[in-house]
Amino acid sequence: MDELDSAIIRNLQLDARLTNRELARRLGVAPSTCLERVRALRERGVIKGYHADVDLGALNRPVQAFVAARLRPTSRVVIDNFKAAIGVLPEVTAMYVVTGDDDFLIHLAVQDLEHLHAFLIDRLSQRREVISFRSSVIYESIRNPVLTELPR
Amino acid sequence: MDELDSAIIRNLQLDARLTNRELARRLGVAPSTCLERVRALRERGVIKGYHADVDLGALNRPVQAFVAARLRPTSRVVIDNFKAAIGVLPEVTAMYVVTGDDDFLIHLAVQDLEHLHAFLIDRLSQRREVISFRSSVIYESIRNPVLTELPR
DNA sequence: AAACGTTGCCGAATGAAGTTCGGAAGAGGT
DNA sequence: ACCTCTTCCGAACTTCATTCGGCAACGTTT
Repeated sequence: MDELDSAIIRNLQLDARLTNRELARRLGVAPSTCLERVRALRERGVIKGYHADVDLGALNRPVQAFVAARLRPTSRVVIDNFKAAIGVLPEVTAMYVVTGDDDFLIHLAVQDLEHLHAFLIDRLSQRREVISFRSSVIYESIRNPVLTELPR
Repeated sequence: MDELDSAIIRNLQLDARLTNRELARRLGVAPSTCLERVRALRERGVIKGYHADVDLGALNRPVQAFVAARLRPTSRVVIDNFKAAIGVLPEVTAMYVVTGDDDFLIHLAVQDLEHLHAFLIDRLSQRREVISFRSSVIYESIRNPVLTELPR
């Protein structure tokens, strides 16, 4: 993980479809060198994959929300079952197991508020291990590229 | 937005570096057709970009957390200033303006718990508009590909 | 200090992929 | 039945990915 690797990651985070030649040109190295570096980053798992960023609004899913849920009991089997059951639902785009007041944070993308409500009462309330939940509709999302190295 | 477009999006969400030829082969269309479809999806903004998925642990940022913050007053200028100030910090990977008890949800990736604490007291507490915040360390993240069409 | 092995980088060659474009085929409208 | 607009295709052309042998720099050993 030297400066060259960091630069590769920075560039591919912003545009994963950069051609290897263009990437090499920007970094001032030969394409073959660049290719080898990228391959090594993938094999080491530093780069986990490449994903298209899709506009959820264009896919008729303009309403996004976070739902924080509390489970009881907080046992492994309950956590794993909940994870498996909720994680496969198409409305769910991401899940996080967290510390704090809540046990789960669920990111949703749905057609409208009605479908959000339906999800909450049909999918969450229905499960007996869910003892409470709070939902927050997302007004705006801001994503920040990871610059690899943190100062200090 | 027909079935072909949906299939393109599904595939590029899972692997944005699929070759156009391979993508065309999977969909059973000519490469030129596929290329035109992908270009149209980009121009229409359905595909917003392509991003490498980086392992934050490999970048020495193994600790992730969500921080929910409340601001006062909830005026446009306060919101915008906070957004601009916090959004540029390298620890921040994403921000969400939300409804509910909290006004902001901030996703962080830092070296360790000590740096998380430092961020909270140096960056958040310090700001007078932040009247309270709660932090949740992330144990596990699960991402779900967006399947485009929701049932029903 | 010299010899050795290791590692990373380069550049050329080959094969594969991206890209363009003219024409054909189908759908919808008149 | 004709026209038009759109979509798709396949061939030609350009650009790119990928491999591989060699070279240079570095660290290690003797």
